[in-house]
Amino acid sequence: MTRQLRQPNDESPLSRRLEGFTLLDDTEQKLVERVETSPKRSFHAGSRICVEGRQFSPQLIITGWACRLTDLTDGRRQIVELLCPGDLIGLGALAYPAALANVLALTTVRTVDASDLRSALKDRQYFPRLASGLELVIAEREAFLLNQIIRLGRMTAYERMAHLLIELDYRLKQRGLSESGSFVWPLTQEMLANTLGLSAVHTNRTLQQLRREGFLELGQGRLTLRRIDTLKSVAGFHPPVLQLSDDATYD
Amino acid sequence: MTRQLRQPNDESPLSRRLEGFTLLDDTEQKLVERVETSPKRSFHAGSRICVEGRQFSPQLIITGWACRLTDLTDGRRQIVELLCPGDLIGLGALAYPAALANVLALTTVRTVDASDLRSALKDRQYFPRLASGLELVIAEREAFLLNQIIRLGRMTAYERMAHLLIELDYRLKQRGLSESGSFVWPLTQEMLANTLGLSAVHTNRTLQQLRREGFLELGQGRLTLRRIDTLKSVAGFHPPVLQLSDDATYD
DNA sequence: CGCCGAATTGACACGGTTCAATTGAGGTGG
DNA sequence: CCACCTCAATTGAACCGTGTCAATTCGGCG
Repeated sequence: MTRQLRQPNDESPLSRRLEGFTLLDDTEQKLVERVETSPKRSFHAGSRICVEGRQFSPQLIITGWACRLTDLTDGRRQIVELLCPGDLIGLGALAYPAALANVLALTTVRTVDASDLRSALKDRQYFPRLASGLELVIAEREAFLLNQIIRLGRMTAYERMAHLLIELDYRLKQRGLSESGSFVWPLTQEMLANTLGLSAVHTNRTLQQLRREGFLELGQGRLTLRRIDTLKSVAGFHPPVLQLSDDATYD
Repeated sequence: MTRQLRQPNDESPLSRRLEGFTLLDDTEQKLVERVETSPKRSFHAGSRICVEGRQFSPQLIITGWACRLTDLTDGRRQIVELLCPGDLIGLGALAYPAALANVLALTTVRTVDASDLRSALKDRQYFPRLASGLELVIAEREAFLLNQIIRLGRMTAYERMAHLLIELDYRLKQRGLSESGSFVWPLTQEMLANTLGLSAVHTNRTLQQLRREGFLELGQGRLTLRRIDTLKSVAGFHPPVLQLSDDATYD
C-alpha cells in the first residue's frame, strides 16, 4: 500500500506534525493514518465539544478550529488556547480526568477518536517512537500555554497580537496549513479579543495598525503575514526548543 | 516499619498530596517515601534550578519555593507558575525534552531526584495507582496554569491577587503547609508583581487594600487570609474538578 | 433588496504604569 | 550596641494604554 500523494489541504495534520518531530516506523505510521481516517465526529460552529467538569474521550481535530475557554460569572470570557487541525484534546494527562475547561467549536469541526493514541502513550514499549513523538506534541502544547501567559502578563496589545499571529502561523505551517505566512482565518474579532485578553474595540484598532504598517492583510477568510522576520523581533517570538531527551545524558 | 507520626512541617509533601487523590498500596507508598527521603540537592535563593533550553532531570521540591519564569529581552519578566514543596519539575511530558522556561529558587530550595516517579508513570502497570495519582498531580498543575491565564487575561488587579492567594492556600493545605488560611510567605512584592502581571507599585497598593478590608494579614514571613469564603466569591475561585476517569464510561 | 451579525469609528473614563522620593527593616562590621 | 548599608515596602503625582458606551458602516446571505 503506497503512501498517497498529499493535497495542500489534506486530512492528516497529525502525521505532518509528527514527521517534523520524529521518524515513525511503518506500523506506527499506519496506526496514525488509521486514526486520522477513522469515522469523524462533526460539530457545528458554536457547539460545545466538551463541557467543563465532564469526562470525555480524547479526540484529534482533523478539520476546523476550536478553542478552550472559561466563562466568568459576569460574562467575561477568556480563551485559554486555540485548537487547529492536528491538535489533540484530552491527552495532557494520560488518564485524563474531567475536562478542565469548555471546548467550543469556532467553525465546523470534525474530529476522530484518539483513544488509540492515548494507548500508545500509555504502553510506550509497543510504539516507542510514536510515544516519543506524542510527548513532544504535548510538550509543545505546554510551551504554547506558557506563551499565552507571557503574552497576557507582560506584553502590550500590539505585541500580543503579533506574537499570537506568528505562533499560529508557526503551528499551522507544521501541519501544512500555512504557506508563506498565509492561512485561513475563521476567527471573529471578538474571539480574538477573548484570546488576547483585550476588548473587541481595541482588538480592532490594533489589527488596523498592523494592517496600516503592512504587517498583515486580511480578506475573504484568509490572513497573510508580511515581513514576518521584522514582526518576530518586534514581538520577541522564538519557536519552542524541543528535543527528544537522551535519557543517558541528563543533568 | 510503622508509619511515622508527621510533624506539621514534615518533609513528605508529595505523600500528602497523593493521599488526597488516590489510595496507594504499600509498595507504592514506600516508593514515594523512598524518593522523598533520598539525598537532597540544595539551591540557594536566587539560583537557577534549571535553565531554559537545557535538559534536566525531573525533580521533586521538598522544601522551599521556586518559580518558572521567562525574561523578555527588555527586562520585563513574567512568572509562569509558582512552585512549592510537593511540586514536581519536569514531569509534564514523560520524556521531557528541554526545559521550556527557567526555574528560579525564590528561597533556599531542597529537591530530590524524581526519576523513579517518572518511571512509575512510564511503566504504569507496575504501580498503577501511583501512576494514576501522579496523573492527577499533572492534571491539577494544568488546571493552575489555566487559572493563571484567566487571571492575567480577564481579571482586575484586585481579583487577580485574591484569586492567586486563595489558590496558593488551597495548594499548600493539600500538603499540610497551610492551616486556617495561614502559611509562610517568602515572596517579595516584586516577585508577586511578576506573577500577577502587574507593576510592583500597584501590587503594593492592591495588597494594602486587601489588608485594609480585613482580607489578609502579613507579618514575619507569614500570610494569613481572613474571611476566605467571601474572598472566594469575590475572586470567583473554584477548586479544580479532578476525578480519576473510569475508562469504561467515557463519552 | 433587506436583514443581521461583524467591523469600524469617536469621545470619554479609568485602571494601572512610571518616575522619583521616602520610609522601614534586617544584617554586618566596627 | 550602635552606625551603616542595602534591599524591600510605601507614597505621591502625572501620564497613558485600554476599556466602555454608543453610533454607524460594512458584508454576506436569504
